[in-house]
Amino acid sequence: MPRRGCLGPHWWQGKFRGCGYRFTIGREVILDVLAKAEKHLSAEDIYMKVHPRYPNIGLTTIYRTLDVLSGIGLVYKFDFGDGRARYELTEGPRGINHHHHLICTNCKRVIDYTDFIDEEVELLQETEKGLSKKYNFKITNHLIQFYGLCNKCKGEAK
Amino acid sequence: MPRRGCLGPHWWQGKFRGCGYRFTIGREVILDVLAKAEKHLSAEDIYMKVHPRYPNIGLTTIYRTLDVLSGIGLVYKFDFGDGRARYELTEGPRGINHHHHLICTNCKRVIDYTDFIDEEVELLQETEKGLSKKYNFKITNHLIQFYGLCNKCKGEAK
DNA sequence: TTAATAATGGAAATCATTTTCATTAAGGAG
DNA sequence: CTCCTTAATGAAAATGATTTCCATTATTAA
Repeated sequence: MPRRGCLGPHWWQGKFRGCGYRFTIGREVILDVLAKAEKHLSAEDIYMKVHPRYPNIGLTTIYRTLDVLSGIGLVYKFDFGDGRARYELTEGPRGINHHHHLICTNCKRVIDYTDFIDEEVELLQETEKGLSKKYNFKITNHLIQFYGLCNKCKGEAK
Repeated sequence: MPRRGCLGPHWWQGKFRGCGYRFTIGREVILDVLAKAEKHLSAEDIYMKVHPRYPNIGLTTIYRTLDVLSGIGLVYKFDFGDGRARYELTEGPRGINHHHHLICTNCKRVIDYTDFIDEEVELLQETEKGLSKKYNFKITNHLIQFYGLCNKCKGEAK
């Protein structure tokens, strides 16, 4: 029996259930971990954080749940080029949490930024409108990432 | 002995050599395949196209060369979410060949587009300037991708 | 031509992610 | 509240793209 009272009925539960998925303890804990972290985590990062609270969980379930969550649109899946995917909630508990990433190609550090997001979103909406029409393509999402060298790596020879 | 006369001295040879890399036949053929294709290819796609012209080539060399090329900045490496990377020349023989991608999340089809690139680039330059200063980050590159459903997949129930 | 060493290729290793399959548990029906 | 259908789970095995190893070959500067 899910310990609903313990964590409280969460805002996402409706959406989750509404899509015909069962709401299991594992899924609840995974979502909670993602919400608390509010930063990109790998499947294994999530496993590590879920395990102490729900030791029976298997890594397989983490992957499967992340797949479901990203299918529903509750989670974004990112590739930062280091061979393992990262995941983050599309919305934080306090509302929309839209940001983009600066990725250091040397040390792989990732910086989240929210600056200029408004201008970017505005331009992207225009672009999406045009592209949707021209290519008869229903755009549901976009990705913007900047690559370069972080302050630490800028100095190095490389 | 590289058959320079056969394919002619290519525009990239200077840059390649200038970076301290040796110019081998394998690398020459890989570059030529990329230039002729002018679309994103996977490592194995490239292997298939190089092999008939240079049968001794190994897949390992393809990967290593692509790594070098993307380090030099002659090649972009993309992740379209299907588990294998795609590569394309940053510049075609006729000059700059900048475009972005529309990715169908259902059938994984990828559409290149060049529309709105100017506006995008303009905005991105502004953004880059601001981000560089604020985060003391040297931006060398960016990625924009749109996700959604292509005309064929839009109709399906899914 | 020669020497130093970067590049190569085949096989084996890695390692994130998926698949398989027998077991367990969610949630609607009664 | 209990039963039943079926989705969800976990452990282990499989997958598959990419890397690593290492002995051999080829490139380039002298």
